Amino acid sequence: MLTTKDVSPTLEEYLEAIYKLERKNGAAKTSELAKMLNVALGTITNTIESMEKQNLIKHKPYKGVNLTRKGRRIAIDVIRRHRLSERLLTDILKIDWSKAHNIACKLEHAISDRDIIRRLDEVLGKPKTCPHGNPIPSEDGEILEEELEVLVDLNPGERGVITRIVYEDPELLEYLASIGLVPGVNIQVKEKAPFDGPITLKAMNRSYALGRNIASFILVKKRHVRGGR
Amino acid sequence: MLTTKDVSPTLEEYLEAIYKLERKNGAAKTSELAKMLNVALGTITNTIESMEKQNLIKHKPYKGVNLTRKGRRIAIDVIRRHRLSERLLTDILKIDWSKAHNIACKLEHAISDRDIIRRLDEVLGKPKTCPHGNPIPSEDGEILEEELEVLVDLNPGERGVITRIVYEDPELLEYLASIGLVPGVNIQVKEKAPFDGPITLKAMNRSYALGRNIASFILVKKRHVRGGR
DNA sequence: ACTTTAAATACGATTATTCGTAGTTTTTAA
DNA sequence: TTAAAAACTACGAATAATCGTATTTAAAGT
Ligand SMILES: [Mn+2]
Ligand SMILES: [Mn+2]
Ligand SMILES: [Mn+2]
Ligand SMILES: [Mn+2]
Repeated sequence: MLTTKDVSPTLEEYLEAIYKLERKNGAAKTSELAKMLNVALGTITNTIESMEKQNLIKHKPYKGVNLTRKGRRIAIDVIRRHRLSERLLTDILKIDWSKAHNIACKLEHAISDRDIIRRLDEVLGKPKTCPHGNPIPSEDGEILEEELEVLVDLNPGERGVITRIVYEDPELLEYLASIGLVPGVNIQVKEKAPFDGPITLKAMNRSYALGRNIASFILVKKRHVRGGR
Repeated sequence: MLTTKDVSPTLEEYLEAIYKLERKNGAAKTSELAKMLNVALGTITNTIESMEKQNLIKHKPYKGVNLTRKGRRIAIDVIRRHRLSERLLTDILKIDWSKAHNIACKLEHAISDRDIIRRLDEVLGKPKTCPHGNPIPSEDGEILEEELEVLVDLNPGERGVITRIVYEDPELLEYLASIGLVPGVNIQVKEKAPFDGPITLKAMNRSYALGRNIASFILVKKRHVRGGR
């Protein structure tokens, strides 16, 4: 067997962050990493250098870093552990979904043992997504990234189902839960105010106005109306 | 509120170990700590020094270390988290009791959040002991250490119930489970061979011969026979 | 009391992770 | 094309945790 072995919790966090930024922007800039990981820029430079030596990433100065095959394999493994941990917290321990993410971020490093992950997966009923709708990679590293639209990009009139919350910030999650905008809910965009103004949408017979910022963290599966193109 | 805050996982492990050695021998010698924590002696000296500065322990050179009130409070908290983690692993995830201890030793540092511990406690049905029979401290730091006898100290003829396995080594636990000597089982000592020879005992209509070493890790609750003194 | 042994400490050194400031390089905007 | 802004790197330094090899000190045995 190969890979997955012996990366410190810190490096696991780095890999996780790089994976996400790479998905979104094609590469992870050091400044973005610094923000996401809450450390000083110099720290990123240092760690990045050591990670490159370990063949976990490839760094092109001023362009950002990308995962190597080895780095990606570990990153996906961490994400699997993270999302299964979140399920454990919400489904079994009944912890609020807004708190689950941060706790899982610590748990994920404690449950590296293959057997536990498998048992966890089974006990939870082999869930496909985390409580926030994000996909759980399979044991052998497959991750199904569905084709989804960012809510903020939908035009007035278009319908969809809320599917993923990609920014798992406690306050945002708490807010969304409080107003009922959670995965599974059908919505229709009514209006987009100009000058980066709010998006108005309808869901569950109610009307909602969301800032574009928030709407950019929500992914929806578009629903094509009967007879629509 | 006081205490419990912000000790590194490493120090939590130290405190846990010191608590156990203190229970057993009145104080924790640096050499015992080195063995128990699997680090070099010099490392212990260093860490001990820093822990004393943080008011977690009191060190009398050549006599050993003892916990301060603050140190004890944290140690007990760690033990609570450890034992609840073990229950989670065995009761919910159906992990073997021989593997639970080592995994819990990592988990315990990841679930420091008060809420989770409380939820865990509730979901598990507020268990009184870990899967190996050792008591789980209460939320406010009470720990009920029952009066028990070490199996190796029982004399031929005496009866008891296996109650705690205090040395939670995977191989020992696997062995005990394989022969069925687990907490709750009634036993009677039949014979103690001289020259530190094995102890013979009867349980579940079978006969067992245990080395004194093993028998010293098993605590039993003595059962007084009808009419016995 | 003297010697041997065991326990503990001192010391020098390494690795991982982090910080902050100062200096470069690239990008952007004029 | 040049100046300003933003992004990045270099460097010096700190802390926690660890090691291994002396050296010192206490305890035990003769
Ligand atoms: Mn994480
Ligand atoms: Mn999630
Ligand atoms: Mn532990
Ligand atoms: Mn236990």
